[in-house]
Amino acid sequence: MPEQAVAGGKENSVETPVESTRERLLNVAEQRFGEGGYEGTSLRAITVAAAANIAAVNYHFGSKEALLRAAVARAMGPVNIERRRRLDQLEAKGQPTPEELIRAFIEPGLDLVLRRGERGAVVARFIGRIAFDPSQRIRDLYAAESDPIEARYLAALQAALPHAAPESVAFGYVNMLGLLALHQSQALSRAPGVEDAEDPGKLAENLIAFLVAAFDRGLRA
Amino acid sequence: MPEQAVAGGKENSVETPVESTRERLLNVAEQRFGEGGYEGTSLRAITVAAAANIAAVNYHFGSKEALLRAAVARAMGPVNIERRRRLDQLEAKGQPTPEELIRAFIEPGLDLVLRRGERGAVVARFIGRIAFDPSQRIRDLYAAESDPIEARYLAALQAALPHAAPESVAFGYVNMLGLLALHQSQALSRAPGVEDAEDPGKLAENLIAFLVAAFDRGLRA
DNA sequence: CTCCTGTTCAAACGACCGTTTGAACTATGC
DNA sequence: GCATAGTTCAAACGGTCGTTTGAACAGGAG
Repeated sequence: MPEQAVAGGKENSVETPVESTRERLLNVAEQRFGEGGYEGTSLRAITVAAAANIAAVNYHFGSKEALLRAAVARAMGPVNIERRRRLDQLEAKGQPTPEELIRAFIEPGLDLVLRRGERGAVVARFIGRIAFDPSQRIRDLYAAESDPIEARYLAALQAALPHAAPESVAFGYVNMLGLLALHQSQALSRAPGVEDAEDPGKLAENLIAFLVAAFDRGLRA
Repeated sequence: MPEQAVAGGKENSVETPVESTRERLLNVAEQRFGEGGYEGTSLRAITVAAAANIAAVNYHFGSKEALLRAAVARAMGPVNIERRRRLDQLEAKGQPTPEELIRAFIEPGLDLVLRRGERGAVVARFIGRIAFDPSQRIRDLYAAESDPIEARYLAALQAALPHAAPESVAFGYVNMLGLLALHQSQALSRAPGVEDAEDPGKLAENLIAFLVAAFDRGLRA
């Protein structure tokens, strides 16, 4: 039973990088799960689009759910690292402001993932979709990949907002998680009279300003 | 081909109201679709729980999607009516404030539906879940049942916030729609250190205060 | 060359999906 | 009584689901 396929073998050369079957499956899974959700996407649809055999999923990952877990882990890895780095950096130089914390949380979710071409939008939609999937099981699966660092942000926000009750800060915090996921999944993009997706940077600024105002003045004492 | 079953026959008497097959199907569909989403819920699971035959779905509604549409229409009907009534009332007595508009929109979504016992929570979760279902098709189906009145609220908010750019108000507006749906679906309820569902009235007040602050000071000029 | 490990493949597994069928049942009107 | 329209039922339809199987293929090591 091979645990890992060709680990650090040949790095993508200058030539067109030949993706492994495993990588192609992860890429297509990201795209399809992000479009149709977990239940609404079949393994056959994924393997056909990835030019792979059905059995390849169970060979490389073990099951449909394990494929999803691997895709979530790959997508969230860089985001978690960046969030941790920025939080460490903020806390190293004293008490961060709410805006600094909100920015350090939102930007890795929108920038890292919405920037850099078409691929980033696919990853963002995938993450946003899975984070609030209808199935409790899938939501738990996602939470397991992002909870640790997120809990640190909640604590930091509570410390930065001493005038607000901790449970009120927690209320604002889950609102932030939800709004970020909805914007990542682009579920709010094609609403009446809105063109957010124009510039991910502008979207991030709008969302941050929206949240900062709500945190600063919209929470119970 | 009967278009409608026993229309205005015998209203629920004082005795235990005997629900028709059609009503039982709608009730169970509300519950199950709200728990597992549209794709994640089978007609067989619904009909078994409703003590009905599989064929009853196609007899009474025509298809799985038509069952969903009927359930959405039944659930959103009173909410839409109440929202329209309150908006009419506000506009009749002059220019409403942003808070009045937000309250008139949020409260029918949380109160009408989260109040009155266990049943209300089921309806709320159903609506919140379907409104942001992974499938575009399902989201469109929902939008068709609630768009008309919602569009009026957007226009009223833009008029009430003349200092903010119309597209910024629209941005805040979709954020309001998203946050309301997430709280309705209770997807934000079991987060770290939060116990919102304690009192739906308090949840409504918290959410309204959060949104009012964001609308008043978190939008671009 | 032979072995061996990793990978891909066509084909099939049983289970479940939404939908349809046609007969059986119910209750009212004549 | 009989006819009729509305409703329920068991059973089956073809199709798709996630998963499994066992053989075939690749290529480096001995």
